[in-house]
Amino acid sequence: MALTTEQRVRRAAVKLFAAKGFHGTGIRDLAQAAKISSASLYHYMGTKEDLLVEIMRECLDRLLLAARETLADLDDPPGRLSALVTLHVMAHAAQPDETRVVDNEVAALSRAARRRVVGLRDEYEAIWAGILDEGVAAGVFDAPEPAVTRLALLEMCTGVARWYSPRGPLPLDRLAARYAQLALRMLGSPAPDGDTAAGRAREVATRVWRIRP
Amino acid sequence: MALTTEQRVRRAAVKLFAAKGFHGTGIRDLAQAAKISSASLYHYMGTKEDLLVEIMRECLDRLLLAARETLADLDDPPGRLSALVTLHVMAHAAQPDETRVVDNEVAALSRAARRRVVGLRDEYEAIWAGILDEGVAAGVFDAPEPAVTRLALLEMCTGVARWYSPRGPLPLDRLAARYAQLALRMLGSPAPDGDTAAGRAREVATRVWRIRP
Amino acid sequence: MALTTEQRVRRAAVKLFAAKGFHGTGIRDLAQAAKISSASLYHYMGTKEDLLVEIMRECLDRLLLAARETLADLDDPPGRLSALVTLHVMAHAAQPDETRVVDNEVAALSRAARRRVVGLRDEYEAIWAGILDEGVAAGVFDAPEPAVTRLALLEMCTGVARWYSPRGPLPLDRLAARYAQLALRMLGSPAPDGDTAAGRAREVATRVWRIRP
Amino acid sequence: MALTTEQRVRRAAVKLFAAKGFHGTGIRDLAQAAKISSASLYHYMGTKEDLLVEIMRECLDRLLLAARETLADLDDPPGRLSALVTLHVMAHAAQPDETRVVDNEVAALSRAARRRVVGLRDEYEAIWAGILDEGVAAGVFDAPEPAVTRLALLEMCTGVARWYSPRGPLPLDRLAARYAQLALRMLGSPAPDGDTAAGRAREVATRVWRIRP
DNA sequence: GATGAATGAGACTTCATTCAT
DNA sequence: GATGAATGAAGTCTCATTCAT
Repeated sequence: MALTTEQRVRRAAVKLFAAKGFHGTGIRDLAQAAKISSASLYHYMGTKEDLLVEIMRECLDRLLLAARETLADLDDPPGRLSALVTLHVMAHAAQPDETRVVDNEVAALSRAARRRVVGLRDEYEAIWAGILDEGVAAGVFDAPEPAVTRLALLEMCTGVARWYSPRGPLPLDRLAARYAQLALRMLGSPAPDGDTAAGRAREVATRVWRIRP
Repeated sequence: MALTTEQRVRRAAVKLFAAKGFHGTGIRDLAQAAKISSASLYHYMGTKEDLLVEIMRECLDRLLLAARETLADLDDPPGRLSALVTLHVMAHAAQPDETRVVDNEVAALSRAARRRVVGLRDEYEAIWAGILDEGVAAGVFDAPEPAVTRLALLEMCTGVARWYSPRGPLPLDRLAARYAQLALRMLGSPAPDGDTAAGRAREVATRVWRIRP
Repeated sequence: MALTTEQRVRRAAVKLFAAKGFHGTGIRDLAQAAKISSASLYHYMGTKEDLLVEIMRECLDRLLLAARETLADLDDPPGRLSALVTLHVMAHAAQPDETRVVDNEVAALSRAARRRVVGLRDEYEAIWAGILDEGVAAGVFDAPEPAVTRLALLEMCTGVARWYSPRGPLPLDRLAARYAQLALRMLGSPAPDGDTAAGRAREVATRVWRIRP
Repeated sequence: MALTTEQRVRRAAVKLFAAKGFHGTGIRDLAQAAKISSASLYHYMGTKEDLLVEIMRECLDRLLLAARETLADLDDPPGRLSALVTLHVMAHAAQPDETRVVDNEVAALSRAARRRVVGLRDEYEAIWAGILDEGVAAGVFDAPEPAVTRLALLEMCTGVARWYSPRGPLPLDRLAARYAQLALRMLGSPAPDGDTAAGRAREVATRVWRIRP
């Protein structure tokens, strides 16, 4: 099915912002990639910054909702962590452009927009912090410096968006599983019995980001 | 001692490129930060891109040299990995602006400059790959997908530049030690006996990046 | 009828390039003369150099075509020379700005553009050389050094663009006739019987450069 | 013998102004060609325009003086014309850069400087006009439109500076003789008996412009 | 005598955006 | 819904020139 002009604009923006940065992407680049004139762009967006904000918000919103849904019924910290890592990795591998824009272009936002975006990001990171704290409190995670560990984990997982290619040899679910294993190892936690939690995360991710298996 | 104008220019560039990106930094911003007129900038640099390339090359050169010096006398893979992680983390925490520029602005380079910079980066990453391969071959590292593990490790360690602040609670050497521990855990490798290797790396890093203890 | 903006730009450029030289003409001068903003200029041209190239090419193209058309049915060297001089003089008097730009600003072109423009000019001069050679071979021209004579002739005729003013006392066709006479004298050739050949040239010139009689 | 710095500056200016035009030549180009720093240039000149004026004035002064000296003892119009053409051609072939600067860069002068330079040029052209008038009055020149003929002659002779190369096949004095012949033909005047007048001009030219025979 | 450092002004060009059609 | 035309502001970079050393 053919794409809406609006969708073409959005996708062009995501691709270009990811590849060349917000300031490195001109309105003319966007127009060319979306195959309309640069004046017509303004039927489908507000300012260039509005377009950026929109992209970031949608990306973070979806990630946040997916995380909450995934974790809703999970209780044990290792399982929750495994699920969150799985979800995060799949999200970043499935839409690397969107997530790189979110990660790299925050500085391009005006003060007001930045506040909102950073707020969403902080909400999401609080989930990670919560899981680590629970695990440490429960004695199942060994993390002398939980804040450091959290950041190390997040950077490791987020980094997937910087290198993952769907044309690589490793299927996405196996990649995610590998990352979950690495995460648990970092916390000195044995792998959970089954992969119920991770399985849950895979389901959600597959649906939310329309990953074809 | 007062700074040379050239040094002021360089530092302004590093700070601004890191904070607002290459394309987000104007020549006027640079001039203002270096406290000279924008015309005077051009006594101390070629083009804006030349300045960027210079920054990147020096940063990568130093890292590469430091890594080679550090690893020169080390043999066992766990020690080598511990040393490399220590060095990498200290370098990225000591000069987060420089390393973020290297990591984020490669896309802003022209084709020719990009080739050179990416060449240096690849050389450096080959050192990591070598160590992982040795460890796996020697049976001391458990890494089903060495390439994935390498990338996970690198992203985790490089990420330090994105959040580390010298005003944080954790001294730099302890931070590095924590990361070395995380790295070895990720590879299912017990911590090495003494910390000879890491100590070696700390020495080199302290000297190369003039870290005050 | 009112002029197109594009035409206004072109005419402003011709006038200014002729009067002040390519490098002596600023983009602001052009914009002011064309009565648009300097940013708007760039809807009607590529770079300033593109504009120059365009002017040169069109001028040379027209001259070349007109020369070929004029000479198509002429055989005897004196007649051919008379026609070519007539055409050349009328062209240079009718559009002195264009031709002065062609003559004076070749050095301002980049290498690639220069090659093309000089190619056209050489093609045109080859026509002159051919006529001289024919006349000498036929014994009707006395030109001990044909190359020198050709250059003397060309400079003499091209020079018209440097001083001719339509407000002068001599009608254009009489000026051209005078030049044809001078040219034939230089070659020791008696004036041709009628002025069929020159008449032919006058027709073509009048049409091509829209000269009002 | 080595050149004075001042001479190097002057020659660099002449060469560059001729090749790239006054506005196309930067102060840095001049400095580089003269092998000094651009700041040092200002020990040897006033402004860039002063340098241009100096070059033009000296060139025109010398030409004017040489013409007056040459014509001092000559009486018959054909001889005078032959001498003047010879002188003019030799001057333009001997120092093509200087004369091209005089011819092409008048528009680059400020109003005051332009007045002076054009004054000199007019003085010189008046000499040509005088000779033509005398010849026509004496019935030895056939020039229905003396003004047109004068301009045609001048453009033809001046044009030498635009193409002459000392590496060409024709010795300078033979070139000049050829031009004198062309000029007289244009005026319907038979070649003068001996070449006394032209010989006189050759002497003067050889001395004034230091032409090696 | 020579120059590195410095700069205000201005070079050409592109920017994001608006608006009449 | 679409766009050619238009522009003020800003982009990077070079200009001719001065001056302290």
